[in-house]
Amino acid sequence: MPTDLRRPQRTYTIRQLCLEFKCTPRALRFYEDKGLLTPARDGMNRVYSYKDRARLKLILQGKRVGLSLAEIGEILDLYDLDDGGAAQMAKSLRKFKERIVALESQREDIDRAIQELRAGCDNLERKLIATRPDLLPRAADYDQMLRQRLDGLEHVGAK
Amino acid sequence: MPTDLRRPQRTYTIRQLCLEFKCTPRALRFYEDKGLLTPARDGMNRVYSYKDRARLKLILQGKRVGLSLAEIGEILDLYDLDDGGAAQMAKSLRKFKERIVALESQREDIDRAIQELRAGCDNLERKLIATRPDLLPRAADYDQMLRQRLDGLEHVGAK
DNA sequence: CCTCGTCTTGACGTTAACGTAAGATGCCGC
DNA sequence: GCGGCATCTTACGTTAACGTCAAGACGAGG
Repeated sequence: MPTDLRRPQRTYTIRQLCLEFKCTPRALRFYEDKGLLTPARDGMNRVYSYKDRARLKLILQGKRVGLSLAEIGEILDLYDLDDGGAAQMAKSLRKFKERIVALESQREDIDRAIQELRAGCDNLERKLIATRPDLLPRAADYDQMLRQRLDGLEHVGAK
Repeated sequence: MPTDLRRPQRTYTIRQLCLEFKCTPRALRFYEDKGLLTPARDGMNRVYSYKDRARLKLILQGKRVGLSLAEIGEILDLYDLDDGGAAQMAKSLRKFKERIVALESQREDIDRAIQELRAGCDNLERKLIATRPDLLPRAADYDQMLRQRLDGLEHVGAK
């Protein structure tokens, strides 16, 4: 049986966690500065426990859904108070719902902006067709644009 | 006939434009610093022409759809080259379409985040129902939240 | 002993779009 | 001549989440 890298007794160096979660040492130290992580020490060196790893995971999840580090910190703090987890869960629930409301509002803003832009595009296209149809972007150019955009991202899967 | 505040010969003080478009003098000076506006002067004082007003309008429209001042500047510069407006329109069109693509991608991110959050909420609610149903937010609390949120926004229509 | 690689702690830099004084000028009416 | 108001320039402050050095400590290997 191979060593289970995630068994609860395991510890991690800063680099190991960074590799696993694709972040930088600087980021982890930053989270520590902000009180979101408090790894043990071996001499000078940070030693992350399985619990630290779990907290980091939550931090990154929170970031993905757009929570600020401050908000994530509030939630995490409640894990430590820990009245069995209930208060923490209740607060997380509130935070989550607030975030959903905020995100939905953001989405409306975006939809409005897209509509404005579409209207602007229609206008411009009409005018260009009338005066300089040669300047209109063609489908081929658009494909090119998309390809370039994709090349810019994710060189991971490109080997 | 009342004076038409928008007739092309009119000029504007900084404050007049700020009142009309609900922005601050600091913002207009900032745009000027960035080369987006170049009002005339009467002694020390800025004098905005009808054209300046039109540019400002475009700047604010651009901001609403999430363009950066730098991008807005690129578009505005082309108004000055002015090969009849065609090149400018073509570039604006490109910028607009790029922005639409970016916004649509952003919206997908938001939708994903909302899904994650909804899943998290479901989880938390299930657990709370099982252990501490008294901590569950009730509909009344949610209404309260919404009302507070709305009070915070838009005191405009409230007279 | 020297070098390599990984780790550490500072501490300043970055980005965007202004906000916020501080201190000076200038015009208006009284 | 003076208070009051609008305007001006200059320049540092703000926010978030790190990035980017710099300089030093430590063990392993040759």
